[in-house]
Amino acid sequence: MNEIKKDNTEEKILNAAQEVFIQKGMDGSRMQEIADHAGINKALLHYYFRTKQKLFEAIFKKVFKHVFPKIEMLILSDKPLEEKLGTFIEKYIDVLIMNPYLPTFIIKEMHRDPDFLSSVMKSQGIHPEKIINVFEKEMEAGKIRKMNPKDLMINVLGLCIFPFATKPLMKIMFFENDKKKYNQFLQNRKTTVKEFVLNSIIIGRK
Amino acid sequence: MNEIKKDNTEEKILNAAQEVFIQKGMDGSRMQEIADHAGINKALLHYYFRTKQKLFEAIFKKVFKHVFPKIEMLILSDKPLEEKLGTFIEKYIDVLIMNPYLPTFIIKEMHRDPDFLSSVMKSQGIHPEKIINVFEKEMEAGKIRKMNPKDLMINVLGLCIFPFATKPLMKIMFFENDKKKYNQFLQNRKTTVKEFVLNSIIIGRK
DNA sequence: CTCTGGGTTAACCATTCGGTTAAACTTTTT
DNA sequence: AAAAAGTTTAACCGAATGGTTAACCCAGAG
Repeated sequence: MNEIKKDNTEEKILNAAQEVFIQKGMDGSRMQEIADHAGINKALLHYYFRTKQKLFEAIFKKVFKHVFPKIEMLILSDKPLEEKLGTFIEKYIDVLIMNPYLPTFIIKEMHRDPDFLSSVMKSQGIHPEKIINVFEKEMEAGKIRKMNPKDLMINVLGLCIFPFATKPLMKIMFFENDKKKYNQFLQNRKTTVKEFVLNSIIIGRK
Repeated sequence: MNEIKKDNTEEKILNAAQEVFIQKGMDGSRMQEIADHAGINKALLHYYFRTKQKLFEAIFKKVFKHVFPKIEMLILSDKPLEEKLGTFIEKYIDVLIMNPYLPTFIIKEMHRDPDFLSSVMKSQGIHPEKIINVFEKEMEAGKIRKMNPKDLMINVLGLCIFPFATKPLMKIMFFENDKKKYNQFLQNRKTTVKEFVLNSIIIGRK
C-alpha cells in the first residue's frame, strides 16, 4: 500500500507541477496553485520536494529530455542522409505537436538560469559533435552543399521549433486566430520543412 | 525646467523598466528593482505609471515595434526578390544583434497574455498579406519554387530569430560557452541564412 | 514674499508567498 | 496491541511585494 500511495501522490505532484510550471514558468507559478492542481495540501508539496526550486529542477530535468530526443541513433544510422534528415524532422515535429508548450518553457527558463541549464546538459550527455561529423562527411563526399554544419543543425532545429515558440503570434498573424488552421499548418510543416531544408542542401535536387 | 525634469525622469524610468523587464520578464521583475535602476524612489514609479501592469504595457508596446521593423518598404520595393530578401535578412539580424534579448522577451510575454499581444498587434497595423502577395507573384512568375508563402515567411523569421531566442543553449552546445565565438557566429549568420534561404527557393541556383 | 502645485520621498499597509510546525491520521513493524 | 515510521493537514510565520499616504521640497505666479 505504502508504495502505491506514495507513487500516486508523488506522481500527482509531478504532473500538476509540470502543467503549471510549463504554462506559467518558475516565476509565474505558485506553490498553492500546484497543490490545488494536484488536489493536495501545500505542506505536502514541501514534504515531498522541500523547496520550490527543487521541485522546479525535477520538472525541468524531466521535461528537458523531451526536447533532445534520442535522435542520435537516427542520424547515426546508415541510411542516406536525405532519409535520415527527413525522418528526424517528421518525428521531431510530432514530438512538438504532442508537447507544444515545451519550447517556450525551455526558452524562458534557460535565460533565467543558464548555469542550471549548463549542469542539466552535462548530466544528460548531449553530443552534437557526432551529428556534426556526419554532416561534415556528407559535405566532403559532395553529397550536400558545403556549409558550417553547426548552421545546418541550428537551421533544422529552428525551423522545427520556431512556430511552436511563437504560437500566439503565428495564430494571430497568419491564421486569424483559428486553432484548426494553425494545427493543420503544423501538420503540414512536417512536409514543408523537409522540402525546404533538402532543397537548400541537396546538390542538384529537382 | 519642469519640462526637462519631467522628461528626464520619465525617460529614466522607461529605460530602467525596459532593461529590467526585458531581462527578467513581467513576473520576474520587481518594482523596487526598477526604481533602484532608475535611481529614484519606488513611489515615484507609481506616480508616473500607476501600476506595474501599466508600466509593463508601455514597455511592451515600445519594444514590440523593434521586432517588426519597417520591413514592408523593403519587401515592397521594386528590386529583385533575391536582393530584397537578402537585405531584409541582413538588416533584421543586425537589429537582433543590437537587441539580443528582444526575441526571448516577446516570446515569454506573448504566452503570458495573448490577448494583450493581440491588441498591440491590431494597434500597430501589421499586414503580412502584402508580403505574402509579393511571394505569391514571384512563384506564379516562376522565379521561386512554389510553396506556401506563409511557410516561407515563417522560415525566414525563424532562421533569423531562433539563435537569439536560444542563446544560452547555443552557446553551451556549439561554442563552448565562448561569447566571442558565438558573436562571430551571429555575424556570419547574415550570410549563411541568406545562402540557406536562397538556395532553397531560387530555382536553378548555382 | 508667499502661495500654489507638480515632483519626490520615507514610512506605512495589506496581501501574497514560500516555507515551517505541531498535531492528527495511517500504515508498518515488533 | 503498542510503538515506530511515514503521510497529510490546519494553522501559522516572516519576508517580500505592489501599492498608498502624508508630508516635504522647490520652481514659478501673483
